[in-house]
Amino acid sequence: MALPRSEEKRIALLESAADIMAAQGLGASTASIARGAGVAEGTLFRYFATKDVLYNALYIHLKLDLAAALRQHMAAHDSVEDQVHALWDAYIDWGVSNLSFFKTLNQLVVSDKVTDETRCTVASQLSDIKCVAQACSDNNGLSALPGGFADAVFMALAETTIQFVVRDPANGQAYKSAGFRVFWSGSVR
Amino acid sequence: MALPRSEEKRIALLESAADIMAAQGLGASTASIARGAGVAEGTLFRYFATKDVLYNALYIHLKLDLAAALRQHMAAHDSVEDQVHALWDAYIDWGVSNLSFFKTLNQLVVSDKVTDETRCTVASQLSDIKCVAQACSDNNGLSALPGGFADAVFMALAETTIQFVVRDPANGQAYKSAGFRVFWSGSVR
DNA sequence: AGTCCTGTTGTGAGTACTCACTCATTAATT
DNA sequence: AATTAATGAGTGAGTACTCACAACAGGACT
Repeated sequence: MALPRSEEKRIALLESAADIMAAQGLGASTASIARGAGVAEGTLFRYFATKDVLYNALYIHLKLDLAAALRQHMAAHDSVEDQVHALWDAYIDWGVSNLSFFKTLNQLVVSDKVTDETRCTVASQLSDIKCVAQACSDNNGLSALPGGFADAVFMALAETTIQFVVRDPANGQAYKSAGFRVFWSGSVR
Repeated sequence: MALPRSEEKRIALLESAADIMAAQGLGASTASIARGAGVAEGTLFRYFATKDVLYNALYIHLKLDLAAALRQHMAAHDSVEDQVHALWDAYIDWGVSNLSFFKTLNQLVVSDKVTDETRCTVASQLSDIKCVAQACSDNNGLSALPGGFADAVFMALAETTIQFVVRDPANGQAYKSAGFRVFWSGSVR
């Protein structure tokens, strides 16, 4: 072996993809993604055999980045409410300060380019966070509903909240606590 | 004048566009949309000069269809809560029974293909419905927040609820009322 | 009625362009 | 020198959009 394939370039490509897809949608061209990463278009295809492979790698990269941010703020709390609230704040903060990651991730989540296999792989690596979500679900009125509804409501409210915090940062804290109140006092029975 | 340009074909094109875009995204080809409407590709461009014109016409068509559905269920109610609840149910029902309309509309709403002018035009035709939304906003804890947050929360929750009702119709009613409870008891102070 | 005339709609092969992806060549490292 | 990474013009498929022509519906005149 002569040259090692550089992890740096891989990451530069992923972050360029996130930035450009946030602005132009998932249809952003591979040419512009490569240019944004400062490499030739052919190089992109050395790291990701097809664009679909890139989509899936990007989904994993973004989810793990989010998970790392959440874990930093998952100290033990007295009540379930405090714990979920900490998760909420961490999630909103991540979205606001990594806006293009957040936007692109939201597009990938609803895209059929990301395979079920990829989703499963990621989910299994996030089991510790799912744990907290489960504790929350078990303690509120949504637990009676088939799986995932509480999660989905959490995500939907967070997405909306992040949009408003970004659009009007002066009221950021107000949106953040209002959003959490809707989720919490709305779902606790 | 010889042949009147048929309103039927215009509508067939719009509905075909909604169906195909719901499945394939806004990038669906004009060729497939025309085929779905049973006309030649050139015909599409007689009715809509460019694809962007089609996007805007489709946005208007879908919004007005939704508004018509909502108006049918806007009888006067005793309390603001009942009124908003009726609006909620009507919205969920429309989304569930016009799923491709709903999906495509959600894509158009966040797309930059739809001009601000189009959005304004539609908004002015929906002033009566906005009225109820306003009454709701004035009566709950979100009214203190800068405009649109309560609306956005309503829409986000409705979108999530519709997804779950469609995925698991047996529990449809449960999702529907749980979703409303999150919105209402979460936002009333 | 029948037949031309006129103006409009409907058509689909054709055009210019963009895209994801390839591959012969060059650059870099051991 | 040997081996592999990096490059970017090139390829074929697919895109939105065009245009010369065919199909058609009236009105006017035998």
